[in-house]
Amino acid sequence: MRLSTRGHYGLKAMFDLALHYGAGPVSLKSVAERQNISGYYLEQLMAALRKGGLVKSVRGAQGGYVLARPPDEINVGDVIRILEGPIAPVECVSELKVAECDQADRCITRTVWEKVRDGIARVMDSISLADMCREEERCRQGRKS
Amino acid sequence: MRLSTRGHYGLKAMFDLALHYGAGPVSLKSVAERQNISGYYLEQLMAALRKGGLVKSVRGAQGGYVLARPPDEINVGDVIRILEGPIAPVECVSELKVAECDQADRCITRTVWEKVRDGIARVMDSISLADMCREEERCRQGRKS
DNA sequence: TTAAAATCAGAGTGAAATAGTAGGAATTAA
DNA sequence: TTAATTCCTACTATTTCACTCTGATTTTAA
Repeated sequence: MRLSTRGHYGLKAMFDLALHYGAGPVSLKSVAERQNISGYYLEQLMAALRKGGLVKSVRGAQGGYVLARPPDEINVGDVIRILEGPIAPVECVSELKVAECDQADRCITRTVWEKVRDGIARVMDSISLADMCREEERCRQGRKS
Repeated sequence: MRLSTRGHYGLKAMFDLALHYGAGPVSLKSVAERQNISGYYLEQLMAALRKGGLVKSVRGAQGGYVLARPPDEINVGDVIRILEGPIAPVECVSELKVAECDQADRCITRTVWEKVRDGIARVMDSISLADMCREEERCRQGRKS
């Protein structure tokens, strides 16, 4: 029941972009350094996020990446679905394709996984990058006082 | 965000044992055939479930496995934790060990994964094998009428 | 007593996924 | 023109996954 590093690193990177939202493009290199991720690897993740429409890129010197939409219009579920694929604890209850099932578990264990899937989706879809930024701010305040 | 076949097959097997609860030991071979799982592979899963205290084994001819507790005292979370380990979308929020985190995501992405973890656990811990048996019965009724 | 039916234990294996690493082309600001 | 940057594609070492197999032990039943 683990996310791969794609989702893990990808959300860190998107959160980093959200913290810099409105201040121009952020270079991949700086994100990688702040978040302690391999730059080469992060390139692949950013390519996926760009193709998925969550970030826009600015090429050339002083270029970088910016969120394609404001932070309150991007939630964790969006990021995870692009980097890890549809949410599905087991293949036969994937959010996308309705896969075939052999008769025995058509009814029962399948409904369990559907509930797990929906539980995961509900949490992920209820947290936006803006929520995360607000929480960061709250934490920063806490440390300061 | 996938379960491995250990959890997938393991729950099927436990559900099978629950359906036969009270009727003596059920052989691994018969479970494997009904649930369409490799017998060799299922042996490993049953060994883990036995060591985890969820099933008891009866050796020798006419032997097999029985649930160690009634179906309403075993829930999906129990099965999954034994076969897949502690619930943890990322390592640093495992239900067991409190792992170290580098400073950057100490506060924020970490809390996201904690919420996801708790969402998964809440669903899994709220469904017992007895619930599944009741649902099976309901389905069977539906098909009959 | 013996044969068959089971669990128990542990080792081996091929394929796939994971987590990077790398090189070079294209683009753009200064 | 040069340096900074994204873009694209291929490569690779390691680990995990999903079995597969062999043989030992235990127990029932004929």
